[in-house]
Amino acid sequence: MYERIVTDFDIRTIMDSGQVFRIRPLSAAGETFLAAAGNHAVLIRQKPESEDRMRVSFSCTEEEFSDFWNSYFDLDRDYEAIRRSVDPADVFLTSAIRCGYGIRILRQDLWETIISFLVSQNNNITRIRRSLEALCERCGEKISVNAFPDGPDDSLTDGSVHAFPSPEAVLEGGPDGLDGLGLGYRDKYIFRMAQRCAGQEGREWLGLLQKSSYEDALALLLKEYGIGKKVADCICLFALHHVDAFPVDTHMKQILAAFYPEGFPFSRYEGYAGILQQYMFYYKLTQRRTS
DNA sequence: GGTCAGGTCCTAT
DNA sequence: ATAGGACCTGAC
Repeated sequence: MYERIVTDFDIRTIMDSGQVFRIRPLSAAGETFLAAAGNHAVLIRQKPESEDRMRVSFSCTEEEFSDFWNSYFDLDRDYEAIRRSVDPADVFLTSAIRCGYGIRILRQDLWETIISFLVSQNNNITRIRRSLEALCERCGEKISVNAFPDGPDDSLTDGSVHAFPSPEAVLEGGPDGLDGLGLGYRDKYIFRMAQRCAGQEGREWLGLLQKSSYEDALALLLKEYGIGKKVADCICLFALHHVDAFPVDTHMKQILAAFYPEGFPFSRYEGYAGILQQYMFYYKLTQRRTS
């Protein structure tokens, strides 16, 4: 177990911010969460330490934390500086960053993120989660998760968590191997993308994407079947960490029309507008729930 | 029971 | 080049 006190971190806000689909609360009321990413998984507990600081425990060694989770949660970036840069006269954005305190833009696995956002199109978050979980259960290998020493979380040590499947594992069942996962018409996009990413050639393509600039990565992704501008931007932002990518979906369209009729001030936030997009998107979701 | 989901593809102008 | 319709499915 590794413990750390952090600012601008709230695992619940991150979980609900729409960028990731495989973090879930472990106990309904508690403050323990299970985060699965690629073939890694960890339990996370958090407790407010002060107004703006959180005590966060990870059920892994310090080594695994610094090798993987530290970067995954983007813990080396100064989000306070980003929040401070927001125009105080911008009422919507100011409200959004207050509401979304604790958000961070994750560095998710590229292949997993491509599939996740292929599934996300014209879909709702509940169903996206269900489909991805079902895909992992059917095609992904079981992985073990360390429990907390004092936790009632031992049920997870028996291998009930599944890794995100490899492209090869997705291909294994053939074209009909994805039936029954609730993917609908998206199953063909996913199957073709698995063919694209499988094998030596597929790994090289993924590697090329990793090394590409935002502009080049966008162009490469847009050539693929089932990937349009919005999904491509999500992949650039949530996996490749091009934080200037600014995905515009139905919610963002509504926000831009309602609050930025003269256009969003991209030049003021050049280089990191995608992070602000995430606060705005999350804020919109919370508003919808209560109205 | 319709409507709506973090869109994209395909076809017709 | 751009607009409009079709699309799987289930949660609400």
